[in-house]
Amino acid sequence: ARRGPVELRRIEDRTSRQVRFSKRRSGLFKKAFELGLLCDAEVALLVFSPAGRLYEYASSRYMQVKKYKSV
Amino acid sequence: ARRGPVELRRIEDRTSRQVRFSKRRSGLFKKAFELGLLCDAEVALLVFSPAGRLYEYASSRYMQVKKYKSV
DNA sequence: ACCTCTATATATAAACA
DNA sequence: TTGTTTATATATAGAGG
Repeated sequence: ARRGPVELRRIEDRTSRQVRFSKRRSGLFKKAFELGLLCDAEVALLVFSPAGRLYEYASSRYMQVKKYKSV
Repeated sequence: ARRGPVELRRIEDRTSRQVRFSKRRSGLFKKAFELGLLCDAEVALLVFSPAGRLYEYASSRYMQVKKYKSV
């Protein structure tokens, strides 16, 4: 239901930003999982939401990561 | 040009797997970048290709990661 | 590995619940 | 925050170079 391409800049409205974060996050994690499965790749993904919540994925235990430095 | 949905299992043909890895990898990194930009999130992404080559992205230096253990 | 093409699958913005 | 719906944007499989 959008008319043009997505503008590539920070979403100002807080509620819209959080909703779009949730939706794009799930899409990103799905793609990460599929890349590992389809292509036999190892993947690690860490995401902090604007609210500071951590989401993570590792395709195997060898891909577990440690955050280098706290924000 | 494909007729049905993508089969969610490892691609057996080595050449096809590598080609699809390259394409999906670039898509995944693009999505990771956009999530950070649009939604003000912090993102770290590490991918090892089937050939053992490393690709990485961090939305900021605070999201740099160290691999925990070698494959 | 990486580009072009293009038909089709998939993601997703917006509105709403 | 998660889900539904739907119109549209975007990703991508497969073929070819």
